[in-house]
Parts: sequence; structure tokens; C-alpha cells
Amino acid sequence: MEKCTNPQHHCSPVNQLCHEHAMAKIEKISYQRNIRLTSQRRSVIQLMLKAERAMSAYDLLDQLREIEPQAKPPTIYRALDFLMEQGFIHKVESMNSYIICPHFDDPSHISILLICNRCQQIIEEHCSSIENELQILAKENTFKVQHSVLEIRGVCQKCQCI
Amino acid sequence: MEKCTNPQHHCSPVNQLCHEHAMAKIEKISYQRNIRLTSQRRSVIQLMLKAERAMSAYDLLDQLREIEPQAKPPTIYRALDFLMEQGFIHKVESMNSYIICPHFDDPSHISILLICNRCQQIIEEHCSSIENELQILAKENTFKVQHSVLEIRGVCQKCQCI
DNA sequence: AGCATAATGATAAGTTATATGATATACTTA
DNA sequence: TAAGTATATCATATAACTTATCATTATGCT
Repeated sequence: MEKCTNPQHHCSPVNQLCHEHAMAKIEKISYQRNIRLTSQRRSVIQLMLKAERAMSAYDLLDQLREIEPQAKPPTIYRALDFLMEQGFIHKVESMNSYIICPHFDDPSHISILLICNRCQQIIEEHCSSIENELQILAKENTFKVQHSVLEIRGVCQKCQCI
Repeated sequence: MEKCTNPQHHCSPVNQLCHEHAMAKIEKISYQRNIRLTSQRRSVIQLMLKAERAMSAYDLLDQLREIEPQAKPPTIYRALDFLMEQGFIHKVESMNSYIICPHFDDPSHISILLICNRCQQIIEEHCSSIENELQILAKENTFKVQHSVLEIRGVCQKCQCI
């Protein structure tokens, strides 16, 4: 998503996402796809935008319960499944948690997550040459790619200084 | 590991690993590293070699219990942690399960797993150009890499025909 | 033998995820 | 607009995965 210039808006220092613009875009995409962005699903997205870090399903459930006290584990997992199918969020497999995809409006890329083992912050990157190489590798194995999990664990710039 | 030519040996059609040679190599490496390959740890390796598929911790626990009835969850997780530290096995993050690393004797590579969503079989690949690209990406972000999780989910050759 | 370290045993609890059946809501089309 | 279909939600229960803690035993070293 393009950078936000409205000083009134809440823009994340972490993933550069402007919450207002992101939410509006998700609304728009949902309308275009003719899918149902229910208030429950909307709430989960809002929570994830606010969090600015990877959230476990139960982190999200605890917060969702403040709005919808009846929420139970299946509630949150259903919402997460839906949002993943639509490409609005990613599961971080090596953390059992979930993040907003900063590029949900452009699904033509594979995300590479750089995950800091100290502060848990995640940088999402893309790299077309790696994508190409992976395609070649898959082709060599006659393997039909459906989904890629690329997670690099290590220490981020900030945490290296500490 | 090099290919086994002894017809008496049990050699996996899946990952090409000869169990006898693999076990001998693990013994040797353990001796060289002066680490303790206890019978419990040995048992877990044997079970994983025999399985020829990714095994969850509880899959392994159930089988280990036939040999060591007192085994409990921490028993298996301790063994798995040890074997991962030593690079003998990998955790498959997107499956919550564990596999023998077919190249434990050469730790100088990053493994790329091609995981079939139909039959669950896993092909382990390596690719130095992807490794290089990842290094560059990390460098650009001043990110210190400690561990890479590269898992490609899709459909394997066999399952495409079915 | 005595000490330090590493490994195992045992209990308990924490965390993550799914199966299932019932109910409600929204779209579709006759 | 009423009936039918598909989708979403609610509620209960349980399955699956993982770790913390403390006690005990085995091993390696001086």
C-alpha cells in the first residue's frame, strides 16, 4: 500500500500501514470480491492493525472478547481462516501467530518474513529473483506450488545494537 | 549422504537415506562432537528413520512408549530439542512435525522443503543461489540470520497424476 | 569417593487448534 | 415474498502441541 500523508491518521511505525487506509482498502476489495466482511471479521482486522505485532489466535480472542464476550476459540479461528483465504493476513508458522499482510492489495508476490528472535518484530520483504529461483526448483521437481512459507529467524538491526 | 549399495541394508525410497549408514554416521559425529547419544535419543532417531514421513511429537511418543513405557511428553520434546540442536533433524513448522535431515553430515546448507499437501511426503532440496539471495536480502535489512524456515506447500509429482 | 554437569523421570499446566451439531443470517430464485 | 440454499455464527467438547518445575539418576572429572 502507498504511504499515507494524513497526519490525523494512525499509521504504524512497524509495517508502514495506515490503519484507516488499510481498512478502507479491505472494505473495497471485499465489496469487489463479493465476499462478506462481517463485523466480527472487521473487528479481528482492526485488532490486528492496532496490535502492530504478530498476534496468536488466543491473544486476539482475549481482545475480541472485550467486544464480543460470547467469542470462543472457533470464533477466532474461523475469522482467521477467512482472512487468510482472502490474503489479508498471513500465518507466521514458526511463531503460531498471525499478522496483517502489508501488501494484501497486491497478491502477486511471495512474502519473506524476517523475524527477530529478540523483539519478535517482523519485516515483510519480497524478492522476485528468489521467487523465480523457487519456481525453477519446483519445476525441476515437477512440484506444483500452492503456498510458500519463507521465514528467516535472526536478530534485527535495532536488537543488534543492544 | 552418499548412496548405499548394500542390498542387505534398509534404504528409504523416500529420502534415499540408508538407515544403517545414517545411524552409523550419527554415532560417529556424536563421538567426534563429544556429545551423549543416549539410548533414548538413539531410539527416537531410529523411529524417525523407520517412519519415512514427518512425525509429530506425539506420533513419536506413542511409538517410543512401546520401548520405554515411562516416556512422557517432555521425554520426546527433550530428545527432539537435542537432535535439532545437533542438526540431525528438522522441525517442519507448517506441519508441527519433525523429519530426519538427509544431509546432517553437511551442515553448510539451508534446507528447502517441498511438502505435498495430498500425501504429506517431503522432498528436501538445496539451492545455493537462493541462499545467496537470502543473504543479500538479510544484509540489505541489516538482519543477522540465525535460522531459515523455507517450506513450499503444494502437490508432488505423484499426486498430480492421481 | 566426592563434586559438577547432564540426562531422565514425574506431575502439572499452558498453549494452539479442530470436530460437531445447533441456530441464525443473508442471498437467490421461483 | 416465501421457500430453499449457502454462509456465518454459537456453543460444547475435546484433540493436539508444548513447556515449566522439581526430584532423581547417571556420567565424567579431580
